[in-house]
Amino acid sequence: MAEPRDNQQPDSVFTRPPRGRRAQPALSRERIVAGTIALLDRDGAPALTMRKVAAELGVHATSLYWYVDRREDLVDLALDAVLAEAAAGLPGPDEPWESAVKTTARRFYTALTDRAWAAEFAGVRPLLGPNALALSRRIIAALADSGGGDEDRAVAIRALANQILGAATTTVAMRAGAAAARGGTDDARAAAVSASDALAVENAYFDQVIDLLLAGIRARRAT
Amino acid sequence: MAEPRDNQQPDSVFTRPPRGRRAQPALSRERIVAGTIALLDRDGAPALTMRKVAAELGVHATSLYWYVDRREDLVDLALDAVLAEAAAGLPGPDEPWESAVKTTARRFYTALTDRAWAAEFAGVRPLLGPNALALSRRIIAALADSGGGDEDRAVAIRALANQILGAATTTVAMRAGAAAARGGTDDARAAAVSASDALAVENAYFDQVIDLLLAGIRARRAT
DNA sequence: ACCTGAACACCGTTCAAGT
DNA sequence: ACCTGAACACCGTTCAAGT
Repeated sequence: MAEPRDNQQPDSVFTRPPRGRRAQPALSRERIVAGTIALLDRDGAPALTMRKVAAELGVHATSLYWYVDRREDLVDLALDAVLAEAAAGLPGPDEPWESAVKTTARRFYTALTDRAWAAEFAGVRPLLGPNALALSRRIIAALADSGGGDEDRAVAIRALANQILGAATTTVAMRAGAAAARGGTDDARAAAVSASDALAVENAYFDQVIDLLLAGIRARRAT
Repeated sequence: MAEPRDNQQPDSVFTRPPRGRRAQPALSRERIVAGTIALLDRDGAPALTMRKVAAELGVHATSLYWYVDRREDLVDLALDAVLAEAAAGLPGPDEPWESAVKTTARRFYTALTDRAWAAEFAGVRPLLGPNALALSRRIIAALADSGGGDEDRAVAIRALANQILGAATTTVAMRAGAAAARGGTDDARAAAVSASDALAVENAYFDQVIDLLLAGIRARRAT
């Protein structure tokens, strides 16, 4: 845990701010988001407090308010940052619509379940950041090629969004429940094996659930 | 806001505790749950603090710990209490499986969205109370009649659970967003009309989304 | 412009003490 | 058995002040 730094550099042209303005702000939104994610990865969702994020950055809690308005902003920024990878490698526009839906949904779900805190916060904060929007839009674009009327597509979009969010939320809840039930009573090797098995099972379930929705969409289109 | 009561009744046989034991405990789990729900209905999810629940009941915050272990227990108890109505009037065993799924899912969803705090907490606490289990089991029982293999049914169960939770969560989030966007700029009559319209639209969407899943289940069974 | 420091009005939870 | 009261170790956020 870093102490608020005490600025004891020797006085010289190089350290002195180059006019009225400070040379480099100690903080920035990016640094704050990075610190927030580091804290969340290490200590989990309940550890997200203004004071702890500030400590992570060697700064006072009140300094954060220069860059964000409230604690919730940190949550929203961290969540969207974590969705950046998922939004980076989206299927191209020539991808058939069904596989585009599948891989985009899976990427979204994986980003949320990779870090437990992401799924926990996603259930509590609406996902409105640019990366969340990019993911949503890719799914919407794919459904545009799915046939059916506007109404059908609007329903399908909601169904997929609900499914992704619901699946991510219940997956991390079940993991937490399983971990609590296990207690401390298992050796590391067995735990690692069963964890990777469990992950494969979870992912298979997610894919099948999405397939079920796609089957429904196809069936609807046929009638 | 009730003050902790100051016990100034006249001394008599009727007021005096009838031996070592107290006549009637001032508190009980039921009273605590009722107070919690009253508070949540009035002031919303962020108002749920041990101190405020205690004030609601005219008691000190620390007294609650005789009946519950932690704040989360209040959340779990309040959530399950709110699901009691929904679990009370479930479709009978002779109901055709598709309509049993539809009405049970709808009851579950409605219970969660009727009070915003219920959906908010449902996204954050696993629903493991007796009433939540009764609702889940009714859906599971219905799916037993849906045909298909065990694996298909397990997938369908997850899909429905994810859908209910996801739909409830996003519905209340959208309502909150819409309310924030409106600000204070609308008269009460117009607001009431548009709120009831919006509710009808929401419910129609939910029903259609469930229908989409059911179409998927049917299609799967056919192949 | 950017950060500190003090302060306000809260939190959940523990534990010893009363009755 | 059941409730109080004091206490501990926190919270988010505001605002004036420093540089």
